[in-house]
Amino acid sequence: MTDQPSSPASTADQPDPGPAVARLDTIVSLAKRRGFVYPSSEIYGGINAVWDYGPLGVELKNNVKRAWWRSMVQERDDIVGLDAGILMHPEVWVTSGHVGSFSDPLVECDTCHRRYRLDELPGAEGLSASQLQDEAIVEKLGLVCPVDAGPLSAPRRFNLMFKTHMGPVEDEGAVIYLRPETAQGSYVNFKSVQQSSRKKVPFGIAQIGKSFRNEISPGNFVFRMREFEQMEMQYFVRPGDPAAAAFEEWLPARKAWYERYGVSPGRLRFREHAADELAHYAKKAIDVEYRFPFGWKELEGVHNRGDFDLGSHARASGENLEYFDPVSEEHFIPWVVETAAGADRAAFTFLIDAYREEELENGSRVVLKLHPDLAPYKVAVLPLLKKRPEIVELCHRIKADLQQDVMTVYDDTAAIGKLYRRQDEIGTPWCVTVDVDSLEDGAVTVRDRDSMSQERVPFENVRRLILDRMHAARGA
RNA sequence: GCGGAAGUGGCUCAGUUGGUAGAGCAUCACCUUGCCAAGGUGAGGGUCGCGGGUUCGAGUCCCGUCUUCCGCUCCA
Repeated sequence: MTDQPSSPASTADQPDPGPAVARLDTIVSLAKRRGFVYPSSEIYGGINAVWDYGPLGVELKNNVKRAWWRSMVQERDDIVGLDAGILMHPEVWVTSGHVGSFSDPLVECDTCHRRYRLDELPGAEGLSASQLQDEAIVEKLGLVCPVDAGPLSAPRRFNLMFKTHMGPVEDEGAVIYLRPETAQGSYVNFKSVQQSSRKKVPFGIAQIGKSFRNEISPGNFVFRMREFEQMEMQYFVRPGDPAAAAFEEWLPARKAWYERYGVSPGRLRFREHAADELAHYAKKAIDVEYRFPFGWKELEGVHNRGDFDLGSHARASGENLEYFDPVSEEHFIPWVVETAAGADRAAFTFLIDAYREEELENGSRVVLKLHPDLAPYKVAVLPLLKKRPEIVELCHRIKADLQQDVMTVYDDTAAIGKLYRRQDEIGTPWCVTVDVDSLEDGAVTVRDRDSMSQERVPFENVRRLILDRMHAARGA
């Protein structure tokens, strides 16, 4: 697919667009072949829009989440973590607006197959809940397709929330939802978190966790799944201008985070939501977009949610969710600036962006230039020849030492060149090779994935060297 | 959900007008080499997405179903 950017974002005035965009099927093949991502339940024919992470994929994704947590929580004093339940009181979703706007009654044009929210069609504004569910409402009001005046179907409810039952009895009263976003957990716990952590506004609550949406059209590999993992941070600030200022600070910070971990700057851009596409909760929304093989798509959203969330929950629950500012001695409901990222999408992005096919002097190689913090394995320990038991034994000693701190792998099932290529293909930044000389001088070869350069190092210094390199790569 | 295309070993594919499955890569073993893959010998692995039908016989035809990809909606 030769997808061109839909705006001139990556022309001369923009930073390096990076190497050629990898094809999606290439990435999917690599992911399956090397154990990053598999289709879920494949032996039964698969299940739509769910993917499983294999041995390398779970390392990559965990590393992505760890890197996010590091920048959000560990390296900051004003953000704390939270892990709320996937199941929440059903009223949460009524208050949040998800029961209403996530279960839109949709009608479809029989001729052009476009779909519309029934209550947004000309002539159908302000319908009651019962009218919206009326099978015959389209005929009664004489509604037609606004584009080509074609006949419209009866309204169908597309509920984007998964339902299940709380308790052993499956009656209607026991219906609860799988959360479609993690953010609500941070809002309903706002007061508890603020009091127990003794944070003062502005402060944030960070959360990583699974969310579930019955998407109408999932697809593009792990880009849009029905079960996915979010990395969301809710920043609570003074209403009005301070919130707007916080929004302007977070936006470039979030883009910079992807760049810090290696994403090509020229493949990142911002896109502001127009007034008519804003979600029901948002005052302002700007996406960080990435140029995927299938076009520019949202990576992460930064939203100014105003006091919609805390205000709504305060009204609906009767709980006072105001914050008392000890400096100004004012009571107010904080506004929320949210950064909402997808862990799967981020891992996918890092994977795509790291993928290279390089031509070498004699041959070529596939290499994942993953940031060392994200790479599944940090080090591979390899014997130049495995016939000498002392060499294999030294390899295992070095590996055991490295394993104390980082993911390390040993491999001796091929010639050294092939062993290097294998590690290149899964993004291992460093290879440690033990040869005959090592038995004499106690030194081993450390080979760098990106430069393919080598240096001799006393084997007892290897761990220190790797940790120093990782520290340097982090830019700390 | 609707329209279009596809679904053969881990990956990429071939399979001729229906006769009962093959290649390359990958994997494993041994040999060779011994610091940057594809050298040699051999091995494992497929009830051809699943279910049903037509037929003496189906990967090859028909129906259903699931999944994937491309267009219409939504968003991390």
